[in-house]
Amino acid sequence: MPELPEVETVRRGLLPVLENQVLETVTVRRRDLRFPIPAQLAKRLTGATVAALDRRAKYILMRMTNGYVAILHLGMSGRIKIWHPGMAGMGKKPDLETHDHVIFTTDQGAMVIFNDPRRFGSLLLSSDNELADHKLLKNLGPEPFDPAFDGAALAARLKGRNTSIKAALLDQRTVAGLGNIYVSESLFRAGISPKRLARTVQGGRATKLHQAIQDVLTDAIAAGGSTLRDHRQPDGELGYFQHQFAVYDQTGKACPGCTCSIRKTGGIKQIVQSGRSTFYCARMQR
DNA sequence: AACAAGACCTGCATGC
DNA sequence: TGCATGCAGGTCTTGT
Repeated sequence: MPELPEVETVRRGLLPVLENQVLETVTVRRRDLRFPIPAQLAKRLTGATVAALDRRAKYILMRMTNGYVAILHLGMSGRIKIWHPGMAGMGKKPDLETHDHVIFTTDQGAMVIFNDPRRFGSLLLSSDNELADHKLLKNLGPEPFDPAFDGAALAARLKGRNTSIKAALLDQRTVAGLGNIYVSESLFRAGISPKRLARTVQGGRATKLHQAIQDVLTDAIAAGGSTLRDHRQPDGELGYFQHQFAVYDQTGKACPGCTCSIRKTGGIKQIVQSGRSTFYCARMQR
């Protein structure tokens, strides 16, 4: 489900509820997610204060004042639900649902629920010291908004890559945070075919792609992410970026950039690359 | 070393 | 209505 914009939306929603708050209880109802939730996680977090909520790629990092860091990934279907006493229109605590795997409560009476039907998500524990070397984090590429990540840096990471640009961008070592939606959307905005060999995206093409990635992610975050089925902002609100998709899930529809008739262009095409659907306009993307 | 395919899960839409 | 099939915002692990 969630790519960088959805994860960032969740992080921002959690900030007012968790930052500088004490975790009063941490209840693990089901441990067997993508990786087993560590047995000592609840004990380490209970009674501790949340110092900061950061994001790295598609991971939310909950940094505690006691030096521990919880690493949360939402997988394909993960959601965060928030409830607190002052919420408009919500009187009493919500009933727990089938796939509510972890429940946090704060000393202010708020509830944060991690729900994940497919259980591809994960919740792991690290310490500040070991975080950078954590196996899930150590191989990640640059953050898309890192000032050091520019067109030249992207080109350097694509150099010599003998795979499609689509596959290279899905690879989190190239740049962190893109997934199936935003790769298709970024390549459309950059005018680059998803089938193009990654190593041929250099120079001006790489500059354009870098800009497209930043623009797409910025627009998507501003819209609260994309809701296809699972994603919700933590307050329950939907994301809205799906209404701005140019190509993703738009198979057969008119390309928003093509002025000539759809009969001539054939509209948005859908192909499969590395086992995932790719959407693009064959006329505008080369 | 680099790349592609397989594996892990549940839920939903579709078609017979 | 019931059942089989295919597909879904990810990525680690295995095989070539």
